[in-house]
Amino acid sequence: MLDDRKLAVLRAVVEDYVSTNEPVGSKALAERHNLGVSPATVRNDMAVLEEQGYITQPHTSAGRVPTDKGYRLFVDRLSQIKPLSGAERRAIETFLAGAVDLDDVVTRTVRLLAQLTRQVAVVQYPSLTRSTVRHVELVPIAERRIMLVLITNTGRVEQRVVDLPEAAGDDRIAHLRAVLNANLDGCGLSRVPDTVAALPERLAEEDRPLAATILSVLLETLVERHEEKIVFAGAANLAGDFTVGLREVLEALEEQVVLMRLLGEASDPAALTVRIGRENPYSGLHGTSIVAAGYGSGDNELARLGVLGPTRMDYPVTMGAVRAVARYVGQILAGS
Amino acid sequence: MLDDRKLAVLRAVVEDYVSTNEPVGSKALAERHNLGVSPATVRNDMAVLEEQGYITQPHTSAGRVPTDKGYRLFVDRLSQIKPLSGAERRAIETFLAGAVDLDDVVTRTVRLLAQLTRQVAVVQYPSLTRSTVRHVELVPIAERRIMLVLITNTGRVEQRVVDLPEAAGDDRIAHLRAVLNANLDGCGLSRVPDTVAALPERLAEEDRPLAATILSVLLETLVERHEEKIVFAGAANLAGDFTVGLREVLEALEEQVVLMRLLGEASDPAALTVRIGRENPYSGLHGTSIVAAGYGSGDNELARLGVLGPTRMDYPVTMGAVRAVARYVGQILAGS
DNA sequence: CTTGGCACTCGGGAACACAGAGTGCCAGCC
DNA sequence: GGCTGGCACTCTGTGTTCCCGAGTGCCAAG
Repeated sequence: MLDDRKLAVLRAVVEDYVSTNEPVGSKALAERHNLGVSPATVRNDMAVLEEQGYITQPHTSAGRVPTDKGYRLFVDRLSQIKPLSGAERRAIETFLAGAVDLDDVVTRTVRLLAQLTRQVAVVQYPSLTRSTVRHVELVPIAERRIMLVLITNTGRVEQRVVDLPEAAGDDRIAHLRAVLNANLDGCGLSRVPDTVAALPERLAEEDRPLAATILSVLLETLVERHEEKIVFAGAANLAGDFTVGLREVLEALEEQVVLMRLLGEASDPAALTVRIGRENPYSGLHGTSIVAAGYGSGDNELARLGVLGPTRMDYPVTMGAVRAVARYVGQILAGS
Repeated sequence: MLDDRKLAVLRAVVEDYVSTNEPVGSKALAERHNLGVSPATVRNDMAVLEEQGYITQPHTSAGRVPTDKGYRLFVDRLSQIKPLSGAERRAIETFLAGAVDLDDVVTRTVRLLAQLTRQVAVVQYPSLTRSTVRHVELVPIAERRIMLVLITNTGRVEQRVVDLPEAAGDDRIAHLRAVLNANLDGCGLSRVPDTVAALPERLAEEDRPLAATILSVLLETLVERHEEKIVFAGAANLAGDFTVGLREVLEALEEQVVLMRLLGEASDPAALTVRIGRENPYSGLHGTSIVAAGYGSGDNELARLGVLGPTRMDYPVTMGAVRAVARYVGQILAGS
């Protein structure tokens, strides 16, 4: 259907259009990429490519522009992910290594990615779902009020104030804390509800109302944060492209739910997900593409990150940056 | 210099320009605001106002537009802060009351403010500087590694992983924790360094190296977070106004330092700060105005919040919204 | 001091022409 | 059969001109 030269033409169209942001014509194309054929031949190929839906012309007698389908073919078969330069790698490494806590890791990552790709970066906080309990802390702060702090193995910390049904001395709190930790330490968060349900039995009769209150707050914490937090940076990079539709894009970026669906779920944790133009679930983002990857410490994927930019982005470079950053973040998280 | 009628004309110019976004002419102005004089008279007044620098015309034979100086006079002397409607108040109250922790309070606040004013909202996290230590927690997570958690009376939680110089059993950690809390509980954060300096003396000789490591991390935490975190929301609201210069504005919003200076420092904690156009410290924001206020629980100001919008914003309404939100957030923080 | 009248200015939109880039197609050539 | 040069055609974008209308500044009269 499409012989090698036609594919080469498509590749050339994509590359030229990405770098110039102007419809590319047969003549310029034949010159710049030494295809070894004349503009007329290129025109014939382009006609075929257009007929098949890979490229299109904004109006008669303008050059051609890739369609979503064209970019898709380019990404799938015509391009190779471009690795970062050594200097860039070292920069990433040192920049991320300076992070002091989880918040800081995420903030630095999202800024780094935005700067590196000159696009909008999106990073999801490491998921609670797959992490395990490292420690539960109960801190008395008033006679009938304590603070519940939950620390996970990914460095995430969740805290809630709990109003107690009765006054509780430090010793009772300490006892509860010990029981909680003995049973929950190392427990996967998804298994916490089951484990918690069995707990009251192991407590003295008089401690149960107290425990029930605390445990219900603990469960709440897990449920509420099940939908994960997502941050973005680099919105300023949108200003260049997108003279229209910018509002929609910015709105989408502030909708956690939309961002969530955007980053998607990994089929293969090591693979990059690329969503091009109308492949996106959200209509306001039909002019944008998303390159996303999962990241995690070790094998299990904790969360996802990616960048969002105009459909006419430099996919090889962007994909290289996303992949590299995802790897480094994973390393950092595993090491801390 | 400026009699009452001229001031009335200025007010009318500001109000009309804000609502229509088009230069306002003498005729339309004389009609819509029943000033009781003819367009010709208004023209004379306008000429004077222009000479004094309160208004200007984009080009000869267009209507007049307020200058920064004009808006300044309007805000200072010609307008009254417009209180929110009862419905709006109730909406704020219920929306903020649903917050579960400090992060949530701040997130909700910034979104609320953005939605309410249809502009960009900016909220600073409650300052560590003025808060006090509620609790310090040391959580063993490995043989030679603990997690240090600092909880303040404003609900803020900071945590750091500490690598220990030597293995330390649970009992030693517990002892240290007890000493720390005994000495730091209720201590203002600004006084922590002094208090900490005196601590080693109260410890047994063999515990000092261990303590020194932990204490230095504790101090680091305070220093690093001295520059406070700031979040914003509602960037999409910029898309309507600002066809040019949008990039600069978005860039400024992602610079914590710029935002910091933008919110400014309170002279009078209860007062609203208004920065108009070129009064702003950052050149990219010369086309914008900022309305900011301090908020806090009780009397002491913990941090600041505000909104940023085009110079031609509705100041009375915006100021009302900012003031109201600041008050409610203060209440929420005091109550939790 | 206010007012109506009047000449003047200037921006923005409509109409128009034109150059240039790019295409599609066709006939000839390898 | 596929490639190529040539050629007529079709657009867009740009520059030009023209004109309308809103709005002004100034002046003389009330």
